[in-house]
Amino acid sequence: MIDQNIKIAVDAIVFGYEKGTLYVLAVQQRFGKLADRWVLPGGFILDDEPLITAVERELKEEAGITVNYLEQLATFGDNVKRDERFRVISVAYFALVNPKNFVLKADTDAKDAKWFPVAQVPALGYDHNEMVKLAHQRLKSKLTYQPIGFDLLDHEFLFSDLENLYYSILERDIDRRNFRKKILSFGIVKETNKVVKMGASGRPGKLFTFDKKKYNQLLKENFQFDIRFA
Amino acid sequence: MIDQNIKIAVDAIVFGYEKGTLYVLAVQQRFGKLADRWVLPGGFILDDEPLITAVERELKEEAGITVNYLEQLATFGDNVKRDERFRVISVAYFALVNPKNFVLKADTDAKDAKWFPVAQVPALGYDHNEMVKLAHQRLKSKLTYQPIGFDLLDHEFLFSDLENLYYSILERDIDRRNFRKKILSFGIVKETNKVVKMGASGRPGKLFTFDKKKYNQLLKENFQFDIRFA
DNA sequence: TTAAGTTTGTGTAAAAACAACACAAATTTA
DNA sequence: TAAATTTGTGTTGTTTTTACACAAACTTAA
Repeated sequence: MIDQNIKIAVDAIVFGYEKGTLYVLAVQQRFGKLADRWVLPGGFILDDEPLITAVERELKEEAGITVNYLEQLATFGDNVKRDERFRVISVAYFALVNPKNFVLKADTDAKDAKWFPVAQVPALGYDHNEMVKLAHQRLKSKLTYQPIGFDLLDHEFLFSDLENLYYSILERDIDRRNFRKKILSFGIVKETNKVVKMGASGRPGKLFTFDKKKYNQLLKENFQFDIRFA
Repeated sequence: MIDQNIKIAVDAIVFGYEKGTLYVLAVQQRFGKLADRWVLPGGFILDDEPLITAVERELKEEAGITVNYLEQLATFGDNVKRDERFRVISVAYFALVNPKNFVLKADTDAKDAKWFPVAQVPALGYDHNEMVKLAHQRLKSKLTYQPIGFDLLDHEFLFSDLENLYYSILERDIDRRNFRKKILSFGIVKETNKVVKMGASGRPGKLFTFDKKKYNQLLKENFQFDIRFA
């Protein structure tokens, strides 16, 4: 008979983007040994609950959000001393959301929920900084071979928004003309006929949308999204 | 207090390659409800044992092998009915080995251990066919952006071995000249001065080795291994 | 009202990478 | 000694990538 004294948790690394800054969601713990410490949203799973459902539930409970994109990242569990009573193994999920869509509200277990710029994430509890690091790398690499940037933007966006997103997350210079040409060549970004005056001055720009249907269609024909520049 | 009735296991998808065929390692269960069924090597982890150590231990115990490459693949756990007494969540690992280096020997828990050609893997227990499928995809994609093919070959190999490996695993035609040019251009494959007569007839070929030290060095300088062809 | 500032929108040319392609050299086998 | 097999090697046309600058549409300040 197997005698394990281990519990399973899930944690989510939720990224949000706004005006050139990438944010990570953290919640402040209300109870337990780490009360007041900031940690990633997450918690123990229920016996009959799929892992991803547990993540969605925790995000709803602890921060009041529903994400745009969610995928499994990796499982962490060698950090044996997370809890004194038992070992905790946590399955980390990678998520994207447009922060504008929600007002964060800490519910059940969390005292507070807050966006931290990735560059200024405080020392989190457990091995959560490690998770953030891995998720950040995943975001950067995924941005180049999957059109996930759109999940961080408004439904309708200016080309410069997309460009700035790549620019700021990848921390690389981008040639505006080449970038635009490349993205448009894929045919998965459609121009609306709405024109909007950006923040303040400057020429108004057209709004664009990501055509997910077209993208899924292209995928079947072996299309490979790929953005790499010098 | 958390009351979970879940156990954690690890499973390994071990690939081996020989003469144009890709194999997966499976073991035949000796005990339990699934006695005689073929499954992936794996088992429950110990309370104080890191996940990867558990995988290495199980591979040693159930098949008598030590792999060349090992990385976490994904965690499976929504298949709630794996065992009647409790839910099992399994962390799957992806591994590569050169089958020539070992004689498989089933030890403790396994009745037998055997290589199955990926194209002819039988119906395995649990959700293990799903794991094999995911691992197979991972292998194919990883082959194009990481020099892991070498972990499936002998230390010294003919250029045609490498070429056939790519050819057979990716199931695509390869232009020998372009392939060779590309691989050599990276500078991570070194020519030895040994010449060897291949199987039977034909001109003898030079042996090559993968220069891991050089590769690690290049990685620091932002080198990106990348093999893609029409 | 006009000049300065800001942001969007657009094309071309040079360089690099990729794709397509064939035959001679060294060996074994018939 | 002729046929079969496998290794080894270069060139050319095509495609992709990179580098690069200025006019148009608007706002703001003088």
